[in-house]
Amino acid sequence: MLLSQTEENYLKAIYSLGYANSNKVSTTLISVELNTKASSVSDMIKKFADKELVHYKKYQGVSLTEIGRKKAIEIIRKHRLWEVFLVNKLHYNWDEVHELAEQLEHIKSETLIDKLETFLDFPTHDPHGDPIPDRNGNIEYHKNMMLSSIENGESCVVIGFKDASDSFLKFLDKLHIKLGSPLKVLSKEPFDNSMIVETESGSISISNQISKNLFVKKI
Amino acid sequence: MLLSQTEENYLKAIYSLGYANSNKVSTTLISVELNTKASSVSDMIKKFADKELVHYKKYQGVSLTEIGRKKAIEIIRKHRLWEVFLVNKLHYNWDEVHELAEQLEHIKSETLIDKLETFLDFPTHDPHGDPIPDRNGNIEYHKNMMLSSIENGESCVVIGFKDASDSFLKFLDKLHIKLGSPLKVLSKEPFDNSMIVETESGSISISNQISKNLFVKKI
DNA sequence: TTTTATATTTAGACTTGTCTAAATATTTTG
DNA sequence: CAAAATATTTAGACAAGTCTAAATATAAAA
Ligand SMILES: [Mn+2]
Ligand SMILES: [Mn+2]
Ligand SMILES: [Mn+2]
Ligand SMILES: [Mn+2]
Repeated sequence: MLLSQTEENYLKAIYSLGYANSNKVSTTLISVELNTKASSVSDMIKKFADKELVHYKKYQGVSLTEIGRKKAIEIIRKHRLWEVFLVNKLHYNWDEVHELAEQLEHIKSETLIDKLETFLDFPTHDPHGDPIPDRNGNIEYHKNMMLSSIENGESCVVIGFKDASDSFLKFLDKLHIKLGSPLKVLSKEPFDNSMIVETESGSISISNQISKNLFVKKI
Repeated sequence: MLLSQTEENYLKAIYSLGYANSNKVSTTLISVELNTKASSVSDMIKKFADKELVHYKKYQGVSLTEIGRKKAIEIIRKHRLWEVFLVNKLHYNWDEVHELAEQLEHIKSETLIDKLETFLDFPTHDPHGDPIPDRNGNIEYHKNMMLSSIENGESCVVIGFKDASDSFLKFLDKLHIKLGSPLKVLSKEPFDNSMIVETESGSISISNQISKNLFVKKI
């Protein structure tokens, strides 16, 4: 089934909102996410129900069907691989690529994104630390979330290290950060993407280089 | 002025049709090129006249204004650079990239295409031998046309070599091809993009590798 | 449990781009 | 040149996606 760009954006919104809100998503929430009106969302949802992309009972919100979820993940896969391309190959800064990826994610092709993935050498995460779904739609959930993608005020616990080099781990040692360490993001600095983090042994500044390499789980 | 994908496709069609037909393009010609109806073209042309993208007098056909021409060349630049990317970096075959480039040429960004051009190391021609306009909209016309882009039955004369290596020129020597040699394309083989070419000293088969490196001028 | 506030859906209208059918202009031909 | 053929434009309709305003359902408050 071939979807329009608009439809793809709706699907993606329902997916990511549902992800944070245990699946059931309200009309208003979607309309806020997509900068549109609730009435427009209502119309689109009816179309989606007909196409069996969502489960929908009037006034009860929507959730994606398996088909809808698959499609949403495909778009997210494209979005994130394009972001890697823009940062790693074209040398964009990580904070400049999102809007461009919003366009590129809608390019239709059976082969393009897999070739791009090969060209990029099968990255596992995008420049913001978010996991890239594989070609079968498998995506690692919270497990592989990066500290860099944690929002202001949110708490998490360290569950792994992406860069497992000696020097990196030694450095973490100095900061008293190890597997199981609870962290709370107190602020984020847009200029260099560093963050102030509260640890068990006090508040410290953490560079983006570090936060991109720390697997965490929200708590 | 921000143009829709549809508008960009119309502009590109008017540009390339006008190029072959000394600028004045008819409604019907455009409708054939874009697989649409003459009435739809009429509607769009009126919009273009309002936006000062075309010169238009009812029933007299259209030609691009300087603004329209600039915009058309921008899109062609994007199309051809994306084609180079797809072939050189993602290893698509040169005959697989056109439809994808038709999508990618519409990605909107102030910076993307220049960064892509740098990444590709400033290619001068796309995989089909067509010249790539520079960032200022300058495009080398017939002058830098490649033998590979000459159509069946057309005649041309050699005006330069892209790959000026010794071995390449020695090889051309053997074929009795040199600056000023007249050539006529007798047939093209889709399988390996080779062509049969009539030279002053007989008909020979020329590989795509060769034809992509011969600058020619139509006669 | 009523009443009130909020959320959601429906109705009707608008825009972009398309189409068919009809009207009008241009070109070709006798 | 006048008639016929062809090309172009206009008129009116339709689909996708959006909006405002009104109707209806759900949730919150009294
Ligand atoms: Mn993004
Ligand atoms: Mn991202
Ligand atoms: Mn092309
Ligand atoms: Mn090309």
